[in-house]
Amino acid sequence: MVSPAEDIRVAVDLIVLTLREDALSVLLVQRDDEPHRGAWALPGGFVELQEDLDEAAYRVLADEASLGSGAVHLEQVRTFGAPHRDPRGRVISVAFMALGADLPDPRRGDDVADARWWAIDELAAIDLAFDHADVLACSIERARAKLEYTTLAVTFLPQEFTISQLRGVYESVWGTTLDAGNFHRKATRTEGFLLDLEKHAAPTGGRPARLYAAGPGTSLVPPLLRSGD
Amino acid sequence: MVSPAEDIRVAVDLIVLTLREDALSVLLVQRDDEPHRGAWALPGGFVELQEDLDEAAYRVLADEASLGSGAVHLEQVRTFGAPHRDPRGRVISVAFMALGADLPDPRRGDDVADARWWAIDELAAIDLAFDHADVLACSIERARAKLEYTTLAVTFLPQEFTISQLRGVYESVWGTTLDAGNFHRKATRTEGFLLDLEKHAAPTGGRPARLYAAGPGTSLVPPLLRSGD
DNA sequence: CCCCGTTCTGGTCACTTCGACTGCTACTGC
DNA sequence: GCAGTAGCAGTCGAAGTGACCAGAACGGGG
Repeated sequence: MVSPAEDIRVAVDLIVLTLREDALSVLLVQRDDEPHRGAWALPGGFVELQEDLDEAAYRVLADEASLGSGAVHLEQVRTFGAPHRDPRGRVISVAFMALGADLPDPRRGDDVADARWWAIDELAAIDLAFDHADVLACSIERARAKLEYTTLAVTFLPQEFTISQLRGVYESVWGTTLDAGNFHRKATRTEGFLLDLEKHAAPTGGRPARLYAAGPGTSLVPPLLRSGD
Repeated sequence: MVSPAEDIRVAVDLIVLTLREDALSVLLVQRDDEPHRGAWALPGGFVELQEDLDEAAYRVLADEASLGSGAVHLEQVRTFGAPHRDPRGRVISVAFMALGADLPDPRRGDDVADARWWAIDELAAIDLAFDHADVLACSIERARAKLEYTTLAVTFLPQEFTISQLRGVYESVWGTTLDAGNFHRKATRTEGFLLDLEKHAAPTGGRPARLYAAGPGTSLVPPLLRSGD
């Protein structure tokens, strides 16, 4: 038995999401210590005394995923604090979602046996450590919902992208297919969503697609609802 | 100078919202201790070691607002953890929003000089303690946004209510006016929003309004956007 | 070089929803 | 009985959406 700590400790857990071969994927680390040794878990770490929550999240992102702050969109999701969620003692964890485009394969960190990307669909088969399955589910639902009424989808793409790629983000994250023409109309006619770069991508077997960058807007009104487009 | 605590402490802060005479109002307590002695603040308290975050919020709600858990809708908003937000040391605070109908005047708690309801509009004039102005603004924006795409508005009303009362919730929280006929159409035709009780309220100088209860649905699709109805 | 498959882009059409507005209904008070 | 008020139903044009179609602009194979 591990004796419980005397005080509450505060941690951040990171849900790093990216698209890998059109599959929504999350970065997991394999634990090298008890508890849950060998199990896969979300990268995380304790908050230091003079550090803001966001800073702690960026630090963990750099330590365990070798990702700089420029590449990702970071956003607080929720705080999880059930008394026995961590058998070592009382740990309250602030979950942060990090979204990025083409994130690299992780370098192996210190306290972890392994680290790699998992497609969301693969995770039904495995048990995550602690309450991380709940944390992950909560974050994915948040990401899916925010695609509806914000321009968050562009954070999954490089600076220059085509409308097909943008549609691909929606299709991959939502697990649906969307009508190309209707999506094109919606994306181009929504003010502030896209910035026309007035050039074209290299053709990929069809008519070359126009290139866009993320526009200044952050909200989509009216929203782009999941129940069909 | 207060010497900083050695560890991070975790608190919950409550944003208790209700409608009082058609004005969105928040419960504030006047601090009786340093720091910020005499300033108005959100009710809050430290999380105990064997207590879930929700439980801590309900406990504070009972202690500082004499409100039982049945009367309110409780929901986590965000966690605030800037290093120097509390001059006593490192305090990370999980903000909870509590919404209820016709909440009673607060009984005076232990550590507070006074406690009372403030209409949101009155607060421009006063300075809240700590970062509570930010916390409050964040919560109010959350509440306003959630009225758009959820059935949250009914939590501001008693079990039986009329459509006019429901419209009043939207108007008070958003600070707008809505067309009565269009709102009626939207509310009655949105599946799961309302449950027709097939009786009528006592007339108030006009045709008696039909009474409704909250329906089983929680989400409003399509949403009821603030930019007019 | 021409046809074909592919992708991008723009368009049509029916349907739904929404805002503005009108009018009827059912009550109170004078 | 009549004005006033509030609830409720309906109409009409504007806007947005889903389903579908057609042309534009490419690569590749015969």
